[in-house]
Amino acid sequence: MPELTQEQIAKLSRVSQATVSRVLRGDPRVNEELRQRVLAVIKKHGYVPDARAQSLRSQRTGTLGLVVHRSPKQLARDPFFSALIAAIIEFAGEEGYHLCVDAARALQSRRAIYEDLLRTRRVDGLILVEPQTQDERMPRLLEEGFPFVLIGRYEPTDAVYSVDNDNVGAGRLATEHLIRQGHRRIAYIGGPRGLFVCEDRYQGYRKALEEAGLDYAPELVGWGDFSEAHGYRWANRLLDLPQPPTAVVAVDDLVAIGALRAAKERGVAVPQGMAIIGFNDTPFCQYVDPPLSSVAVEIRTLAQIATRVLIDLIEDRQPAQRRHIVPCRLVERASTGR
Amino acid sequence: MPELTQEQIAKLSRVSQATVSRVLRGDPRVNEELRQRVLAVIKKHGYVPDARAQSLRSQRTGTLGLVVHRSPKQLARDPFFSALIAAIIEFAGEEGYHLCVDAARALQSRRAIYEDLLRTRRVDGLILVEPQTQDERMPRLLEEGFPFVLIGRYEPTDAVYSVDNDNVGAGRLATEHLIRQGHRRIAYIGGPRGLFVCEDRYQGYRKALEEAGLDYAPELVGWGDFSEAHGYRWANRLLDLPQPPTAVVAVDDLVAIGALRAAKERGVAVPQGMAIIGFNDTPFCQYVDPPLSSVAVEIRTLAQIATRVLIDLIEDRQPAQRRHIVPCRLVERASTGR
DNA sequence: TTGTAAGCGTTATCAC
DNA sequence: GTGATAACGCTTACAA
Repeated sequence: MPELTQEQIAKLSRVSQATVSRVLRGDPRVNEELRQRVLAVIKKHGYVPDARAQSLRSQRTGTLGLVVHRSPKQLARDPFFSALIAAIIEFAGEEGYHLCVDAARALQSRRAIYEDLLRTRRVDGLILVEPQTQDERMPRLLEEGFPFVLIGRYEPTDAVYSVDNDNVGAGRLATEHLIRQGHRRIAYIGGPRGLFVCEDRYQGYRKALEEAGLDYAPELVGWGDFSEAHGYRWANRLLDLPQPPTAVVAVDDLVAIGALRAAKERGVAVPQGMAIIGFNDTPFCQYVDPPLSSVAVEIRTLAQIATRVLIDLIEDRQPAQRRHIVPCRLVERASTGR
Repeated sequence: MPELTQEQIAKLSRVSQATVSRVLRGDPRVNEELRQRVLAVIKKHGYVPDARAQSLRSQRTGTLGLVVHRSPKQLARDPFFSALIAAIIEFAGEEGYHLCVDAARALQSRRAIYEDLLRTRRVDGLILVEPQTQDERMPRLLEEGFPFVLIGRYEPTDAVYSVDNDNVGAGRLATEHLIRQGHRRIAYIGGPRGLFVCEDRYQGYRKALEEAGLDYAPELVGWGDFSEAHGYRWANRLLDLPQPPTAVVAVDDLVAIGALRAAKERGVAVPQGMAIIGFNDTPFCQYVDPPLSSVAVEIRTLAQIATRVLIDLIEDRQPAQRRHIVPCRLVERASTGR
């Protein structure tokens, strides 16, 4: 390996090592002739500065950390994850930053990861994804003044810099769409009770009903998890009602797909017998039959804002606001068509 | 921020800074009393060593680099990608390594990324995914003796350390499965001609036919890309033949899904009228109707081997072999059921 | 056993 | 303008 240092380049160029550094950093007060000489040698030998030495000296690593709060197994099948990483790499790259990714595997290792990345100065700042509501890292990170941004929500919302989807708006968007299509009896199949996403989308659902002057029917609302099986079970339950809903808002595409399967199995046509809409616009939506309408989350925008805010924080520019909300977008497909 | 250094810990413990370092590195020849004193201070102040300084000194960053040869947009929707990253994080983490991910966005930036990660010493080694057949980075990396591992193939195969799926075996597995089900006229819808994956799976298809004593029918083989549309078009073409195939091997799940759609649209029942099998066992397979049989690629195993070989290389242990082949696994679902 | 000191490869502050 | 020189925080001979 070519263990080249500025020292060696300096010798070969017959200047001091300091001059080599100046040339590299683009210092204007360097004689043009020397500069050319140095640049030639650098090019000839393919010298590249050592990032470790640079970061030790400059106190900047040029690397962002992304910590995802899930087990590798959960990550493996999550389309959200790859989209997020891809977008962060893209935006961070534009600003000259690299990305270091870690997963908070087990609960006990969470602390370790945070230490390993931030306090060891391996990264300049952190993007945390979907932290727990009561995450013990928050107070510490805040206290130590480390640059970090949340994707998700943390209470109180103005305590930290965060970016989040407009989940209330998303729930409303889905429900209003169904109402516009003429539905009057609309069910909501939620995920785990207490989770922000689920509760917020539920709030949006309630609001849309209310604003349209529709009655809220508690028997049309179910909670559970994010699985296809959960959607399947609940859809069956809803279809067993004396007065079943004509449309379903499912908190997640997978849940919606479960509902879709239940309807098809029972010979209920979608959307004629029952319309179904999901959330996240995962790639699945296009390939199920009928294609599934969904409220898309703008992952790229989420990533873009998170990255920008974090880099602003790192580079001591005061970001404009602490909390950013990214609106969602309705993707109409056949499952809610007329 | 607590700008603690070993120097400060040393002062507080009333020992030399070198002793603090020894305690941290677990040097046995340190007086037990001193060790305890130092450890107490470290704990009390929550000192964590600076990784930048460590790596400058030790010439090790404790970070692996992953370079994926695709644009962020392609990555975003690719389920292979998140599974790969998740698995690498997991295995690298077990060995105390972090992961830095980069995408070779544009062609011209490939060189830059390689420089940015390896030659700047930001990472200790590189995992390259699906490099081009004639990737100009290979010779340079080899020449400079940097530790790196390929996921994919590069000719000659023993020039570099690499891990790959058994694509020939995969093609054979899919075809043999269909033959066992009684099919005699089996089509192959491939991707881009010349791509290793496609050619290899095609070889496996040919071999399986041959070994079963079945005739090879050129009109049953189509090439194109990895899109659903390509599968759709080719399936229609196949079904238009005077003697259409009774089964299709599609080089990718998405292509298979396209074929599935074509069959359904034409009222050809799957699998009764035409059986279909794809590759990669993407999450889609479970959610299309009927669920799609697929040959699963063992991404976790791929990642595990790549990570282990790379770390062996970095830590100067000679890996056992240069080329690793990971077998694929048949996942039977209804689309090839009887 | 412990401390002193010499780097690791940069950047940045001095004098010249 | 340019060249010494002092950090940056750590590891590791070498001394004591």
